[in-house]
Amino acid sequence: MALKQGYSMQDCSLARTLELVGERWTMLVIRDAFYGVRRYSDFLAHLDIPRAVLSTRLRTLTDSGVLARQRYEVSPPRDEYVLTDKGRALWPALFALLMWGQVHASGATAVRRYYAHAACGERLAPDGGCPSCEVAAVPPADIEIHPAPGSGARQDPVSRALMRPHRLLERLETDA
Amino acid sequence: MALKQGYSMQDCSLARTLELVGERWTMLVIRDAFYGVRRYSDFLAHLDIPRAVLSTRLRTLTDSGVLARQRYEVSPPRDEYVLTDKGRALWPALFALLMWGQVHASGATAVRRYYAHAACGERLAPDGGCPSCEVAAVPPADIEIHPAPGSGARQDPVSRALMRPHRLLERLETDA
DNA sequence: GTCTTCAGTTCATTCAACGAACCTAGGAGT
DNA sequence: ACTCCTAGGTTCGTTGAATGAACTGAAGAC
Repeated sequence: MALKQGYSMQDCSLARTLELVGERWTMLVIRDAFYGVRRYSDFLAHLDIPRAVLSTRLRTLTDSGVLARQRYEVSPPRDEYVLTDKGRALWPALFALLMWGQVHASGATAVRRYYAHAACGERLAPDGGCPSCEVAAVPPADIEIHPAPGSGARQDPVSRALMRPHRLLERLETDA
Repeated sequence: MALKQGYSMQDCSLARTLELVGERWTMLVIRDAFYGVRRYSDFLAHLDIPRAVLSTRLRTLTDSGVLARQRYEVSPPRDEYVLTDKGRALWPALFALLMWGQVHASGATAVRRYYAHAACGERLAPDGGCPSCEVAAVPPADIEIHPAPGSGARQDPVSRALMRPHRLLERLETDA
């Protein structure tokens, strides 16, 4: 976000937070990371983000410890970007924004994916808990994302992979 | 945020949400509104935001129904900006970002205000609930914000008013 | 009639976002 | 050996938003 020299209120932790995750595109990158997107070209195709911006965001997020870059193939050498603990801790904030958007900012044609507790299959409550189990805050690793019924608009590999229910944080296989 | 024509993923409700509340400064304006800031000049002094940007943000937020503009004084005519129901529904997302920031993005000198359930005085849990009462999600109107101990750095009227504990959403009196 | 406050608007400058083109490393096919 | 292909970037000219200082206008107050 750092235009000029960033928010001048350097004593405020919200300003610091937004300096990092409040930049344009950053939250969408993080959401895709929760969905299991890990590769540069998958972020690129799914978000339709300028390459230069994606490079900048991935570097900022890895530098600040939200994402980590890991070698997952030796020949040819390929790295992937995965959420760290610090990054996974953003789930409550991301989910809250998601829920607010579904209620207050979705247009007529908006996709409404939904999120279910993998242990019982129940849809998550708006506060991120499971209404049938006694789990107040379901961790992202225990959440399954389900596609919106009847959505087939986008045709990039990530959107196609998300047509099937998928566990959050698990690598999304885009070449099947 | 709308650079060029905004995020191209118009079918996604998170993208729509960020198009509205994800712009630079917007979340800080909304946080101040929860703190009880209502007047143009108070936002201006507390956030140290360029006037033109503040004007644009306030217009966008009122146009989209997050804030409402209300006449609170007839002579001289003065309007104030207050959160609507739609705006107050952003509290879980804002609180989650706040908590993430306090844990993962606060520097050595960062102010750590804290939030307490007004009914019992207990500090809120990181998930926004009250640990002693059985309240899972304390609504903002029942929350008291407490100043960080030993913080006296900023000297604008809003910062001074926040040196005393204060109920969220209640108008902050800045001329006492 | 002048001063002050509040709430803006205007404007030149700076800097990030955009998008297309280019670049590099490492296979794969022939 | 030469060419093609893919993944993951970088470079660069153009567009447009953020910045900060100056200006405007309305309504009391002195």
